[in-house]
Amino acid sequence: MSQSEAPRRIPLDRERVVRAAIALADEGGIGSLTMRKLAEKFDVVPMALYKHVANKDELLDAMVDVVFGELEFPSGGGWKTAMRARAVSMREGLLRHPWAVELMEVRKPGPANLRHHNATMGCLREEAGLPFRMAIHAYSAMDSYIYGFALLERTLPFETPDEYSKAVKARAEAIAEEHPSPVDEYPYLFEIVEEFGGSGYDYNEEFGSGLDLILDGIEHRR
Amino acid sequence: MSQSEAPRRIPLDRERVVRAAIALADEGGIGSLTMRKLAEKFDVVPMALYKHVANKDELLDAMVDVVFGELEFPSGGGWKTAMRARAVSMREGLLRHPWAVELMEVRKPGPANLRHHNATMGCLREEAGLPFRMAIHAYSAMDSYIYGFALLERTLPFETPDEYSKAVKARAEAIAEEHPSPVDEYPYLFEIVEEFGGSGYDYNEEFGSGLDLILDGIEHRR
DNA sequence: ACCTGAACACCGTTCAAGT
DNA sequence: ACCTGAACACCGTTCAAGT
Repeated sequence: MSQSEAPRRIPLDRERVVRAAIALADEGGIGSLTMRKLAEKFDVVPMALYKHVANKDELLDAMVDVVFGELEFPSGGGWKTAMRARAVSMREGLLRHPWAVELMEVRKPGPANLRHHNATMGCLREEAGLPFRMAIHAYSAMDSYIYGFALLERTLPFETPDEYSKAVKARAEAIAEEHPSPVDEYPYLFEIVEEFGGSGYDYNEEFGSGLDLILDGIEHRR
Repeated sequence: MSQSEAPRRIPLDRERVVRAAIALADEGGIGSLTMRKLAEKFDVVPMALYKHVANKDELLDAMVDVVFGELEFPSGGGWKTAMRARAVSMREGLLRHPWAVELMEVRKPGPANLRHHNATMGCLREEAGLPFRMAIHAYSAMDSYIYGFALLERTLPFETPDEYSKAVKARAEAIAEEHPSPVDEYPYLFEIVEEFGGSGYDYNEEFGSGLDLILDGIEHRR
């Protein structure tokens, strides 16, 4: 029966703070990540966090580097297979952490970030055997596509083809309410409503389609 | 000598409010756009703005639709030329309004947005003669690329190849300070430093290169 | 019809103080 | 060594009031 029966808190440390911040942003979006709410998660006053991260900016840097650490390096099976796997892993990571899309390449790069970019560039230079300029073009095209796809995908508040089809119809109705004759005004948008309102839309297939377009293009120019 | 010599303010209206908000965001980033600072621009108390926009969210909707209104529709010269011109115009718009990149496809779509998407889809269906599914694939690949490129381009705080080369060297030195032997650890990143530290890096050319990769791929699959 | 003023419930972060 | 409490300079937005 020691005197420490009282609910003792596990002391905070940097890693727990960063992980909790990621969980908060994953759940409620980056807007819901505030130092005050993060402190609440640990039943602690906001200022307690500042012993472990210098400020919110540094916290964001650390969060982004954790996401980079979750991404697969390109490796094995030839450059095309390897780059494809990297792209798929990146999209999945950005889907798990939608708040990260705009931050990945903005924050001060951490070690996982540097390792990832170095490994990817290495794959293009060595495995694919691309000359330097061509490797840069390939890298730029792929990452633009991946980040852009993630950016667009993130805006859509549904994950399955079925949810998609419902949302498309709802949006069409919302437009119809504000416009006198929407089908005549925007015929090609309403074609989309008709086509996808029933069957829905498969994001995985869409991502793969554009990815193969780019990978084939790179191979073709090699 | 009427009694109205006193500095009379032009009364606010919605358009002036939206334009001033865009100017503020263009200059200082979206973070510097606050209702309070916007009100200051008009020498008015913050609450005066709320007669013209319902709230900040609706202001953002309106700002995004102004940007959509600045973008060229695809038109003339065959689908490939038209789609290329649209892409270039979009990148330029997103470069003028970097804060818009993450908002373009998130906010409630306004009339300029609907017109733009309808015209682009129309170009792919009619001028390019693509079947529906292929038009969707083409649209998705192009917009993902354009938004992603704009997202990545925006993170780099310099605009000319020369500024780029200086920034690359500065970043390399920052990394070198924190890592014991960075050239061995990240050889492919340091290849980039060497290659671009001198000559610099041309963003316009890079954008065009990836764009042509995708346009050629679409043509090839048609 | 349009603008004001005070107030409320939030932010990140400082500083000095507690244990 | 780690956490607290009070305070400061900010937010968006409400409500009731002024002209």
